[in-house]
Amino acid sequence: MSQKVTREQQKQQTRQNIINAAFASLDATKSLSAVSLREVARVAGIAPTSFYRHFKDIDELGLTLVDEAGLTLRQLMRSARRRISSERGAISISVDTFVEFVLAHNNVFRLLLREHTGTSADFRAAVLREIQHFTDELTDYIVLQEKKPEAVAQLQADAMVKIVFSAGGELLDASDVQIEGLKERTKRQLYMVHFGATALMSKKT
Amino acid sequence: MSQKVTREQQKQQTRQNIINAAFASLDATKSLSAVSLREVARVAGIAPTSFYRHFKDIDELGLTLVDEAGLTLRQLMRSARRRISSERGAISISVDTFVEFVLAHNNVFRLLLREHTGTSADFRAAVLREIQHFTDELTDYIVLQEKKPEAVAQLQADAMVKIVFSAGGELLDASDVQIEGLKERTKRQLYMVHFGATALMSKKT
DNA sequence: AATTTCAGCGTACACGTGTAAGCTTAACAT
DNA sequence: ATGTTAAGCTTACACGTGTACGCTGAAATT
Repeated sequence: MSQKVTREQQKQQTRQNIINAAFASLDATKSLSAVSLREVARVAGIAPTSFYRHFKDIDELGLTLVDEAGLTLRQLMRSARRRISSERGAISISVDTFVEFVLAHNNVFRLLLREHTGTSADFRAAVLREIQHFTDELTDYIVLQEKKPEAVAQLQADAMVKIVFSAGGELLDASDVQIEGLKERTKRQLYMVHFGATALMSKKT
Repeated sequence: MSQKVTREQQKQQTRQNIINAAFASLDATKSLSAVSLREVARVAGIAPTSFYRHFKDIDELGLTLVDEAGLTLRQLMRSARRRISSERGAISISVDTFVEFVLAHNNVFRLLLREHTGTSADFRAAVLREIQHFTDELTDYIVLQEKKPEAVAQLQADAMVKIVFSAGGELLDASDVQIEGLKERTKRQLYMVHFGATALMSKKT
């Protein structure tokens, strides 16, 4: 029945267990820097000292988590773009998709949001990189779809991402009834930015 | 020469020492929840156990700090409004003033930014209240100066505050040369929101 | 002058932390 | 078959933490 388990497979398995344990420990009341090696080890089912067989630091684990979170974020982009083919407005669909994402992976998003303003410069830089990817992809989309010059598209994308991520933060503490209002509000604000960018473009060029 | 020092005065003095010590401990690498009672007491020059004569918790101290930070934030609003009487655009002046504020009181702003997405729901709520004050004042200003309906002004103000606070976060990690670019970028984004809100208004009503 | 109040102190405790040192044991290479 | 490698374990240590308890001494009250 059961396959023979190679040493390498086992190691990867344990490594994944550690990562999962870390994500599990990251609820609303715990930041990355507050997660202790011992707690992660406990949840992962290994001895505290065995942790070092997989990561040099708790910080190294942290960076790994941020990378994984960034991966999830890019999945969000892809799934939003896949849905956009329909007749509804791109903004409306994107916001809906984003909200679904935040609610579904709320501790992943919380991680990004927290460490974005967190205490570790390395983590801040790592999160910033992921957000930058996000912004860049949006910029490309705007250049292509709205035929705007790169410079304007960058400003617009950056503003939009800032608004959306801020709204995501509010989302994490919002009750069900507040969520709908927040979505509507965010959509209108994105429309504002969209209009404004268009206006700015025709004035400048 | 020296006045007689009443007990109450002495107590207030010590309380202020604690608060100052806490702010001093809050550099780039330390969040509110990471500040230990013992460390604060050490910096304030009192015994760890004496801390309890002034605050029930470390959390109570934290809320006090957020309140003080909010106070400083309101000073910012006032000084921006005072400067706006001149001929330059309100947006440009406001951004300049805000940047000066963040650079001058960088650990105060860091506190607000960090705890805005921090691990304590109480702190998050407290910061949100302060930001809401800020947004409300800006809303009033927009209603008065730009003759926009309350609903649109609210959306505009909220979007602007989100953009400005996000930019403030980037500012904390920015080098001197980056700061100028960041200011310019932020101003243009605020213009975008301004234009967009105006456009949205004439379409809807 | 006698009494009460209370800010601040020193001591003490249990607890969680990171991590060093060395052992066990099963997968691997030879 | 034999020797090597390395994931994981147990034990152990020093350190920082929050906070309970009781004392001191000076300011405040009577």
